[in-house]
Amino acid sequence: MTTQSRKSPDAARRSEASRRAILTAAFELVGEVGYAKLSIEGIAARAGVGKQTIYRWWPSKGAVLFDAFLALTEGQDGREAALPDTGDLEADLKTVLRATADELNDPHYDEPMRALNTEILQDPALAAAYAEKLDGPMKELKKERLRSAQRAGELSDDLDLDLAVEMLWGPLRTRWLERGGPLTHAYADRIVETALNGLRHRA
Amino acid sequence: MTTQSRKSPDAARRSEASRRAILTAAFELVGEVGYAKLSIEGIAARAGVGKQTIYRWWPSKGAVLFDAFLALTEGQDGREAALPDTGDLEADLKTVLRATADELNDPHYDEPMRALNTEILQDPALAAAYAEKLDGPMKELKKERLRSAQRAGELSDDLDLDLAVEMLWGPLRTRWLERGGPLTHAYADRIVETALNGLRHRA
Amino acid sequence: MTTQSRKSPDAARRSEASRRAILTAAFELVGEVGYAKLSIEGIAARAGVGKQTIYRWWPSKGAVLFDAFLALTEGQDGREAALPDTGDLEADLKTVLRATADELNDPHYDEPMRALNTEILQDPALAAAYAEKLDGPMKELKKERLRSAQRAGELSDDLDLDLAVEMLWGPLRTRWLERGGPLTHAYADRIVETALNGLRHRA
Amino acid sequence: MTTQSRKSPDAARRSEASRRAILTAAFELVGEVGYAKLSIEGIAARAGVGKQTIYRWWPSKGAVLFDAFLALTEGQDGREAALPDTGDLEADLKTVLRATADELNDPHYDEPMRALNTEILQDPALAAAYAEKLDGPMKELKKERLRSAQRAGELSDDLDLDLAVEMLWGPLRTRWLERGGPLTHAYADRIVETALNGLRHRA
DNA sequence: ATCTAACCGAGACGGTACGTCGAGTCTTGAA
DNA sequence: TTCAAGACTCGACGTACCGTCTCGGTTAGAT
Repeated sequence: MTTQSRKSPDAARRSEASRRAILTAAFELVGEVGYAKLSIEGIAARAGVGKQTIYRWWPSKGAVLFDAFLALTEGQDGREAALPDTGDLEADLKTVLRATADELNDPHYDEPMRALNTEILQDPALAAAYAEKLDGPMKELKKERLRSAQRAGELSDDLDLDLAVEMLWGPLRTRWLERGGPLTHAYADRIVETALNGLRHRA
Repeated sequence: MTTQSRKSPDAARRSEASRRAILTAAFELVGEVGYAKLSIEGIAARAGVGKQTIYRWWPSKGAVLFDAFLALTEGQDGREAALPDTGDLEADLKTVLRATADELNDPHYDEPMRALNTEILQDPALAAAYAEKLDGPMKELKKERLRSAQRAGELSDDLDLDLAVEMLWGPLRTRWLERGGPLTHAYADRIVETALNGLRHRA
Repeated sequence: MTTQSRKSPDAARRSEASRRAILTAAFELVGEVGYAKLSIEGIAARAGVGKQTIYRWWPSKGAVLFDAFLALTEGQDGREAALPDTGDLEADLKTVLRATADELNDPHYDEPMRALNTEILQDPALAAAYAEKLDGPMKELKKERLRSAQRAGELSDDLDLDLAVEMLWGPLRTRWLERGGPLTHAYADRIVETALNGLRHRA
Repeated sequence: MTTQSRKSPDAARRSEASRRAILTAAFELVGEVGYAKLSIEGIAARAGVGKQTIYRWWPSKGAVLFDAFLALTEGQDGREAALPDTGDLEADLKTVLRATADELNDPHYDEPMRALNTEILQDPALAAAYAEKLDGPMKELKKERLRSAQRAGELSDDLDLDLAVEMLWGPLRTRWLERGGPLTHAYADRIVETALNGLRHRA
């Protein structure tokens, strides 16, 4: 977020130490006590920081959480990652979806991620920021892999790539959100097969 | 919900008028002030009811909201509805998905539904109740239509129907949750076509 | 004070235990930490009471303090006290003024009384309440003794009794407020003599 | 005040413009918002000055206010004033007390003066400074007039002049502090008469 | 004529307390 | 026993100021 507050504090004088302490505290706390019991007051206390320092730089609890996630991904930065591309689309997609399933199963990420999704649900501004800063880059990688498959003739040229990505990763995400069942590798594989081949019966 | 409280109040003496007033007030309020500002106190005041009457019969804010939704669907009850089945699966699915899109676009349902989803995200018990009482019956109707298509040879016999339903309705729901774009009829149609035919290019 | 709050809480349901705990805590705290550092939060914590319970019944810190004093004097109630009247006005007044000086010298009363005066200085409503409930009864006793002296021919009939009281007790009070010097019995005696005889030289 | 701070700032480099701006701002603000809502931040903002500049030169809010009053009286300085001395003590005292009453009635001085008195009540150091710098010189003038009356045989030689001053000006000041009634010329006159003649009845 | 140490405006910082809201519990009196 | 009403303790909210602490930028006075 790092949205400009109405009084426009002087970002040049901002304390980097406090910023980091706040993001770390927020991320840890949401994992420990859950999102519902996460409070600005608690974050400030854990971070050893005045509440005002949080209110000065973030408009809401959700914005802090969002920046905490951003800070995490920034740690992985500079790598300009790409999805695996062995030439076998189906195999590659299975590899990636299995990894996604594993990540979602990691209890370390479950509660914070769930918390972030809760906020996104309620806050359009946060949803937009999420789409742009966190989900966007990853989605671009996915689409790039699909584009590569289009060039290789595996996927049709007029495919809606956004929709394709949604159809591949959506079921996993939905099952996670709604706790609709276990996120197994077998499930990941079945999604890939079903999406690629379509629902329709073929003779 | 109507979960049993630990003191197990005597349901026989329960005031039906208060129950209805509470559910109505909850549904209206969540639409007016949003989920974040919805409070038990506010519901009680609007319903002209003591707070204790709410705490006596419901374990949480989310449970009240959930029952409010249940009450809505019960109003439509007794009809044993089914999805349209003209013999043309693709056309039927488009019809239904367009209707779903329209419903999600209805501002009257947007905020309450979003609120319910927020709670479900955080509360596994509520998620289970939602899956069983609200989403379940509708999902069964969808799967029934697909089963009919299997019988007609339009869909393969070994298709995972749950996954199929997710693949058809998931994108619409995800786009709505994340406010990822307009929910148009054209989008609904494209989902159906893509899901049925699969992503893979065919010669 | 016990001023009516705007929401007019139901005094019948008021917790007497909380009320007493609050007044006691306020009185003790002001003696321990001084008026400047006296806080509603501190009073609530010491009294084992929610802040809201204070805000519900009192409009300000000063009003609590005032009621704390009222409660003290009510403890001495039922006695219908009167000032000593031996027939010798000068001796009686010296007795009473010496007692007043002793009281002001008592460190137990100094800080709370000073605190109350601070509030009175700033708050006209509180000043009026003080004049009526705390200072008034005592002043009436003083005037009654002077009236008795008028009847005995010791004081002239057209004397302004309010002014007389002020002239007798004022110097003591002012010296105390301004810390203008020690409040000795000798000083008390000199006040009485000077006030009774007047400043003017007599042949 | 101008009390030495522990870091002993270099008074030679002190900005006179800032000092004046601070004192002016403090005096104006206390008149506008009242003493309770007077804040160092507010003064600094109004004066266009950094907070540190206030903390560097004054130890407390009260000290600033005190200096603001000092600055006012310094404006009237260099004249070596004296109270009127026509030879008629009673008339002269009535003149001066009427003037005092008028001053206390001036709303322009009421709030600031009340604020200063509030601080004096709580802060012994400030009380001493007040007694020495502000009240002292004026009291000396009053005592000088009384001494002149002693020489003229109007007042007895063994009169306690401090007590006499207190007895004359005290009632006015007390009535003002406690808002005990209107400060009229008639009241001023009655004080003088009562104090001079004493309370005692004379045949 | 520069150097340099202080003051200066500005304002971020860790804190304390404010006065308010709502949570969930408890008590009272009427039905 | 349920209900409306609402007082209670408690915890968090978001704000206002506290007094301390840099940060650059002036602005002397001593070199």
